[in-house]
Amino acid sequence: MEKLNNTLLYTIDKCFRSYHQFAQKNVKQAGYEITIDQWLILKSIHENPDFSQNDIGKILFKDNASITRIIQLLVKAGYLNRKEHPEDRRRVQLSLTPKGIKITEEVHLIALENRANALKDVNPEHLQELKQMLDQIIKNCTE
Amino acid sequence: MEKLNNTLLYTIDKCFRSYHQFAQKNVKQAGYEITIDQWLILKSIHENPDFSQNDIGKILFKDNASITRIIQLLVKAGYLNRKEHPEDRRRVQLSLTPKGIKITEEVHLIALENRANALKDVNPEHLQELKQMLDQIIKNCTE
DNA sequence: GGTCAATAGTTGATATATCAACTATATTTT
DNA sequence: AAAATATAGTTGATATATCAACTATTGACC
Repeated sequence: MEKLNNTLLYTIDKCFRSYHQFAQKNVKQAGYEITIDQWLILKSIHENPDFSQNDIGKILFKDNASITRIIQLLVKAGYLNRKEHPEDRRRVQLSLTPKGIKITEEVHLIALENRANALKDVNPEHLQELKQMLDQIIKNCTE
Repeated sequence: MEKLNNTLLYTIDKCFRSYHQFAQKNVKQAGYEITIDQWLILKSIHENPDFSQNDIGKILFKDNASITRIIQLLVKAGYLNRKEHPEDRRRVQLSLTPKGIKITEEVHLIALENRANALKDVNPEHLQELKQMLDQIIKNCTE
């Protein structure tokens, strides 16, 4: 049987895990009490103030149930406001609190450092190719 | 603020999720009652019969606590045997049952198909580069 | 206008991830 | 050999992932 470490899923999996752990550790060490997943949700709302939970789920590739629960924690932590959407009562309208904006932007700086460190000695010309290949794989897996 | 979809973690995250969901769906549709994570553990033991739980955790980049719990399910499902290690009573000795060997090998075939489909239209010459970049990122994040 | 289907989100059950605290055993040190 | 340290694994608490069943609301169709 073919060896584990030859399979692509294995390498992507490991890369994702190591990067995620690395990023989370650095956020924590900088003194922030937030998970990467929570931050990604805040960031997506910050960039797209009209987003529904559904929209967030789509761009982050998360299940709606996960979004619901993470958002509950973000509201509880004082980073996010939830209210009924004025035009569609099925939806909720999300907005960052000042505290939420602050942590989103501050953690973003750490995220930039993380990326720079993670990409050390990676040929920047190849980076675009890397992204294209990953996007092609995403496309193949979701069509 | 820089857009979400420019960040590398985001693309790797999304690629991992889409591939994982795609792979899991295909395993399920083929009629197998096993998760990808469980299969990866079976596969690592199949390839390395002397592995400790610790060893498995290291190559799969999983926490020992996760390994313990997944292995509990694998034993319960009849795929795996656990007994005390003859030379070190702290360790457990793991071995696949015939049923475990069967599913490991059968799901492997699906995994090969999954990979082929995921890599459709990805230049095979670039594939080696992709793996090298991912390995470099792993290295940067774990040193 | 009433019925049916689609959409937005929630909740329950179970699997996995993470960290910290813990037990048991083995190894090292002195 | 006793004490200190290291290693292997477990358990509790909490966060996230996944799927299915569910409620509420909106939109489409007739």
